[in-house]
Amino acid sequence: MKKKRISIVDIANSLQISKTTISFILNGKAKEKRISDDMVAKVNQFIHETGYKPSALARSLRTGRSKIIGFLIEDISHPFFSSIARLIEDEATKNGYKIIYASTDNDVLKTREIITMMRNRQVDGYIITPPLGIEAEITELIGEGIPVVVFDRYLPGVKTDYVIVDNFHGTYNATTHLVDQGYRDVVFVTFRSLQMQMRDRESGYSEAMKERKLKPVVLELEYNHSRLPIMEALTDLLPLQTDMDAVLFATNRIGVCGLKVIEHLGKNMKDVAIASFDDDIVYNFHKPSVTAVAQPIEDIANNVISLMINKLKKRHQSADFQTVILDTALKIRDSTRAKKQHN
Amino acid sequence: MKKKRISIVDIANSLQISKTTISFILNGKAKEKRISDDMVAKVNQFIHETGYKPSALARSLRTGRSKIIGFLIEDISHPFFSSIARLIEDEATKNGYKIIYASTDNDVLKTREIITMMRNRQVDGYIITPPLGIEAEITELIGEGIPVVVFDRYLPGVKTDYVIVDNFHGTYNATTHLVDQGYRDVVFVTFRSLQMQMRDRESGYSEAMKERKLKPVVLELEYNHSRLPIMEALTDLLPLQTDMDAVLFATNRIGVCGLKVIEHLGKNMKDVAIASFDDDIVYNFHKPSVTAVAQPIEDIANNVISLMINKLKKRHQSADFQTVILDTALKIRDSTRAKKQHN
DNA sequence: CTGAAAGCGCTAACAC
DNA sequence: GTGTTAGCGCTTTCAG
Repeated sequence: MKKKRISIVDIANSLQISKTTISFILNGKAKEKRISDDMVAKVNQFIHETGYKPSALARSLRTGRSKIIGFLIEDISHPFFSSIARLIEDEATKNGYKIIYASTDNDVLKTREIITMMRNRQVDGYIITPPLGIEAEITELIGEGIPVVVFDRYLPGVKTDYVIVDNFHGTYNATTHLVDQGYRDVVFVTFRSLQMQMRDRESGYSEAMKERKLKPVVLELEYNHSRLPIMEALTDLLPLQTDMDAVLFATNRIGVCGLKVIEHLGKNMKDVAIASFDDDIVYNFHKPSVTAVAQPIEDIANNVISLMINKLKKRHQSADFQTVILDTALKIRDSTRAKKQHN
Repeated sequence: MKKKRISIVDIANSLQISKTTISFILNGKAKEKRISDDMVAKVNQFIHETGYKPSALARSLRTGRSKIIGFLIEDISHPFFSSIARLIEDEATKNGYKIIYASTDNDVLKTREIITMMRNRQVDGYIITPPLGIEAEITELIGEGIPVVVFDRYLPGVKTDYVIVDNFHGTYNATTHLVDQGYRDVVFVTFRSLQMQMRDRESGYSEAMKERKLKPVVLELEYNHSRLPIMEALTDLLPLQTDMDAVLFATNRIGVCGLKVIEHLGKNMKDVAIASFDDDIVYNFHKPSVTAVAQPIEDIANNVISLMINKLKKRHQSADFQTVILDTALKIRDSTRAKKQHN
């Protein structure tokens, strides 16, 4: 039952012509190679009738280009990344590319393996949120002229194209806002991480606090991509912050867990103001709605993919890299209303 | 700078042996082919030193297997699908497979194109939420012995492996629950769709209503994957349902939009009970929290991927197909408290 | 204008 | 035990 896939040779035989000619026609080089219109018509007709499609695999082997983009992100199930996945996919498809994704969990070993696998598949370009420690591999890719676009975070010392947001001013503004609303003991809750985006968020918070002569208090959780461990950690740590009158979460993953925990902890937390980096639909629906630093997801995706497509198009890699830094937007909601004054 | 990729021939030359031997060692056929341990050691050492990795591309061309699974879903940015994407990815990776995803938007033409592209890339198996009208293509794939696992919905007349949930009883139970709580004018809000999962949800609702001698009222929206159009449609339609005392949303996408709209519409909607198919984290956080029919995401993913891996492993496709129907769970929350009796 | 042929890197039947 | 060799299906240089 398995009808053999029809190949370019079959066409050549059936039509009694050379496969070279067919290949030229297939690749739109008909007039460049000055092939007769009759021939072109005949071949096209045959292709149409038989439903012949060239094997992308064989083509890739020959040309060294796979028309596949590797998308390496922390976790595809995270809405931030899956939203970007969708936007990137659409644009890639328009340009004839497909996407292979892989979740890294910010694990260097895993990421290294993924890159190796993708290189074996001749992936044409890499869009990646790199974990720390992967600098060498990234540099190597770039050194070999393979297009790489890094986003979400910055890799100090690695020259490549970047699309990031201004994390520092994101938390800086959020913190300033909290202080302006009358809060003094603002606690910053984050993952223990050396990733630049996390460090910048922390710096933004700390700077803002110091400028206002307030003492920064940072709570660090172990990174974990599922909710339960985060909630447990928060349940342990938050009650210890007896003076806290406001909390700023470094990511929406932590923040959403934090909301639940604060709700469970009950009355002591009633008047704690809440803000979070990374907007989330939950923040909209929570009562009170939660103030958040929103990342411009579409802008990020558009910049990432257009940078990538551009690099893919030009055959010779230019040595100048672009860094795109996008602004965040502080969405002020009910959770950071001006502090009630107690006597 | 571009150091040429080292190939199996290079090794053969360097070591003055045949590439066959290397290939055998590479593919773990060393003892089967009774290759001397010395040889094996020498080759492994060389491979290790040079960091040689076989080209997956060339291998695929030769073997006809790409070790890639195609994942065709409605929309990767939808949490339901991206969660499954993650679970499937992990299991696929363990078995040496990678995933290429593509969003279909339930569009037949688009899906057809995607399948064609993937076939040209020799994708080994397809995991797919098929749009209506794609039956022929699916049947063709199966006819050629290519593993296909369909999930989320059922394709009448197509014999293949399925992983679906019991949509009918999901809405049936939710509706019954609403009626038991004292609601009479339960309105069902859905997308206009002939997809089986949507029809089953509607049937479950209608049946439950009829059994209780109540009149089913179904509101159909045009399918759309972004929120704004859905909210606009709801803003137009919901106020017309003057008798409505409860609403059951057919998907969480509609439901989440519905919550916002109901909130905006304000006081008239105050006492309307709300339930939704597809649980969503927002439902947890909304005040009141929203009753939902939860799909067992992990179960779905596990069944899908293990079905796929099994089919991929056995060389000859057996003709018997499995259908896995999973139960949903009704999460009863505050939005469906017993109806207050007015005089 | 069209064709012959080399080769991308690998696998596996067949030889020795 | 190990080597020879014929492809997998396509692109592209070089001839004519």
